Amino acid sequence: MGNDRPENVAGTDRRQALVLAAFRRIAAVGFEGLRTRDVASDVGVNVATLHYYFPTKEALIRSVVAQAMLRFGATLPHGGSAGEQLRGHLEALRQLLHHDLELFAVLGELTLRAPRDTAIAAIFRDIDEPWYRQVRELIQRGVAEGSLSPGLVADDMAALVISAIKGVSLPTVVSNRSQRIDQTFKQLKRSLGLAIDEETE
Amino acid sequence: MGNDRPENVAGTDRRQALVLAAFRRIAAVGFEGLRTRDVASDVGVNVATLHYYFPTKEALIRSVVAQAMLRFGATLPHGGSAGEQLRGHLEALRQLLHHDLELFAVLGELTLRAPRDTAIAAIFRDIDEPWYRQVRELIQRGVAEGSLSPGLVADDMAALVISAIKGVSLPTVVSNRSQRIDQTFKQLKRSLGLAIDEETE
Amino acid sequence: MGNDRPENVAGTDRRQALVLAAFRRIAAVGFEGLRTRDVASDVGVNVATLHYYFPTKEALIRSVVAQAMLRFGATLPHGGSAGEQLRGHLEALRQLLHHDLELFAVLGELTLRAPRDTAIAAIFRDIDEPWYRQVRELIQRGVAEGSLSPGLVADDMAALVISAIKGVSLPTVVSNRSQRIDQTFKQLKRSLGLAIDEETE
Amino acid sequence: MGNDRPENVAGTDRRQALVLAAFRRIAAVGFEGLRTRDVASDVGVNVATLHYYFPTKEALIRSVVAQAMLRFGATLPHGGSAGEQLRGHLEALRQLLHHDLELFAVLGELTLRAPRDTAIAAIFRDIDEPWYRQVRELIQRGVAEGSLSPGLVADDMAALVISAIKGVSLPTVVSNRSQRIDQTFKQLKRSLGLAIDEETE
DNA sequence: AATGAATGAGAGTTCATTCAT
DNA sequence: AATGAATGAACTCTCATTCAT
Repeated sequence: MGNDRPENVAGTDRRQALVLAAFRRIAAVGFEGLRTRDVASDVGVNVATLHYYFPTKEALIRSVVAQAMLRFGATLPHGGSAGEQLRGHLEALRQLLHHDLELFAVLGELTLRAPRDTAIAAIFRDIDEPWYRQVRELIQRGVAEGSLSPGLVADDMAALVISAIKGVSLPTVVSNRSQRIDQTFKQLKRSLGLAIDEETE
Repeated sequence: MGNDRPENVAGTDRRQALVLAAFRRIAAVGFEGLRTRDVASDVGVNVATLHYYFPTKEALIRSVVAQAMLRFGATLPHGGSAGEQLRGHLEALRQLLHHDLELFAVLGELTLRAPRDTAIAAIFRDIDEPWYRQVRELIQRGVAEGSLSPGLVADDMAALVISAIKGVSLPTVVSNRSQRIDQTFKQLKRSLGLAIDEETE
Repeated sequence: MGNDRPENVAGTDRRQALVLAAFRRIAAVGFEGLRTRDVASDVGVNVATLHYYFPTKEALIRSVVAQAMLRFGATLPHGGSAGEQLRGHLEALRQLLHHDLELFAVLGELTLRAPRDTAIAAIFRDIDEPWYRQVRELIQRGVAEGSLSPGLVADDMAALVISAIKGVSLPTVVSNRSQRIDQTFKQLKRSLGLAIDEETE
Repeated sequence: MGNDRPENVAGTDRRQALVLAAFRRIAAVGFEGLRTRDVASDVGVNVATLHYYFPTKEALIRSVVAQAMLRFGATLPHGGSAGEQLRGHLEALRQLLHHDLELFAVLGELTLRAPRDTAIAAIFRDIDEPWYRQVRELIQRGVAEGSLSPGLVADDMAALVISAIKGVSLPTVVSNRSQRIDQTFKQLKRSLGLAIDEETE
């Protein structure tokens, strides 16, 4: 038919669309409520087509995981002084928490699934420990540089920072979620000795 | 007939056994993997027997929720000076985190389910906000009493405390979970100005 | 306990109560919706108690059948001239149709069940054929006696009478069921040559 | 691809086959005994396939109802003088009663179900009243035209005709069902003043 | 590349029936 | 005579997956 419709040109597009749809479904209804048929119909294709791109549901999920990790990894600090890096990292996360609710819903689902899914566990292992180490090192350097409060115990502080970030990222039923996020980050910065600027969403 | 327990004790026991089995299954495999047949066979009864006690799977889950909330509620502070209460609360949670892994696995599942289950959401609403207020008030009083660091911003610090606790309570794949818990609590106490004793599990 | 409550004195009462409850349930929800638990709870006893009186559900149903046939059999003609007997029979049925809706609901259910339930089929065989013969004979005698229209073909007329009675006895969704019953009987009498009096319910 | 039937014909066939199988099952074992697995296996497919075509058992039943009504509706009179129409209608029904036992078994089941199934009740309401009115009008016109007995009370006679037809259409355990059908129709025609020809099945 | 049709395995739930007490 | 507790068998319905086209 002289078909040159863009969505058919690249199978990659369709693949990507399916991953995105699955991502959104998981954010909305969790793994518990994830149905391949729904994902397919969100994209406007048949379930069989979904299985053409992803042999199994698990394969689809793995792609979703990869995507989530990619989005999350972008907030990791790089460049600048230790204090600046830490501030940048926290700020990036705070922004993400305000604007990408779906990402954290998915990350939450993945976190709970990790203990029973070795593939996800492996990914988390690759994220969690480096994240902790990086934060700890930034704190150490920041203290040494004088850009953070003197006397901070880097090990403990890093653990607190990461715990707190994980904690605020959980879905919550209280109405003032945004406020709690800002409070938590404000206090984290205060505890670290970082200047607290007027924060905006 | 020398039995001095009334006949409904058996029924109560079985009910309780089913709730406990469901609790453990949820902790192990999440809501996603919860099967009534498994719960029943864990207790050594037929599925139909489960339905004799709980008309629906949801009814069983509700009982599990109630149980989880009961266990968690027991850690809420009461009695003593503000500083002591806060320390007691944190210590109770720390102990629980070390010893009742299952409870937090279930609470995690419930947290993720809350946005799509109004019944669970209602329960969380009744827990979350009071918890925050209580912690905030304890901090305010503790600062006024002089048992906590002067200059703490109670609102923000309360938000941080709660976020951090939620964060450490999430299941984790890293091997040094115990250590992270202790680090987080140590730092929390330090930030609050509470004395840090030698902590043991 | 010096128990002398009448309902416990005679198991017959309880049996009877169960049969009646089953009867009503069948009238209301058909065999399709008949549940032993409902019948038992209508009478205020445990299902196990029902099974004490009736070993199986089928046994209970058979008792219901017997009861229904008893009620129906009471309308069969006896005594008087042929014309009077026929009129009496029709009038008894007409009255019953107006006042004992439940009976005909149950008879309808039984009629449909008969082809696949030999026990019920046997009972119907014992009712149907004699009924037909009796009506036919009454018509023959009535014509001979001059109390019915001359020239009636007794075989055919008997078949019509019985068909018509069965037909009106079926449950109907039209609002004017009562009217249809009276019309049918009026026409039946007219066709038979019986006087039509002012009929009342 | 040389296939000149569009691809959905297969689907339509299977749908139709399922409806027919359900129709037969209901005729044989009633709603009480209707099992989706049986219907599916009658057609030689998996139960899941049945659910592919009919989301629920009720949806399947509704299709059966529609089919039954279609078959029945085909007997309604149309064309010719009043007397001829009436005779044609009666004759069509008589033939159907002799040859389509299943249809009347299903109609019987539906009749009993109507009081507790609003969807079926609605359909019957649309059939019953028009049927009565049409028969009554034919009788009126027939009397006026002189093709029926003078002096017939159209209201009552119509009620009798319909009752009698419903009555003979019920399943019966007597061996001489065919005979009773013919007798009933013969007498109906006689009462109406229609000529009685030699009737054959 | 895409689909309609089909399926096996299993899910939650129901129900007549049994049994110890 | 009566019951609470328990069960096996069966039911409708769901879902990831397959396959011919």
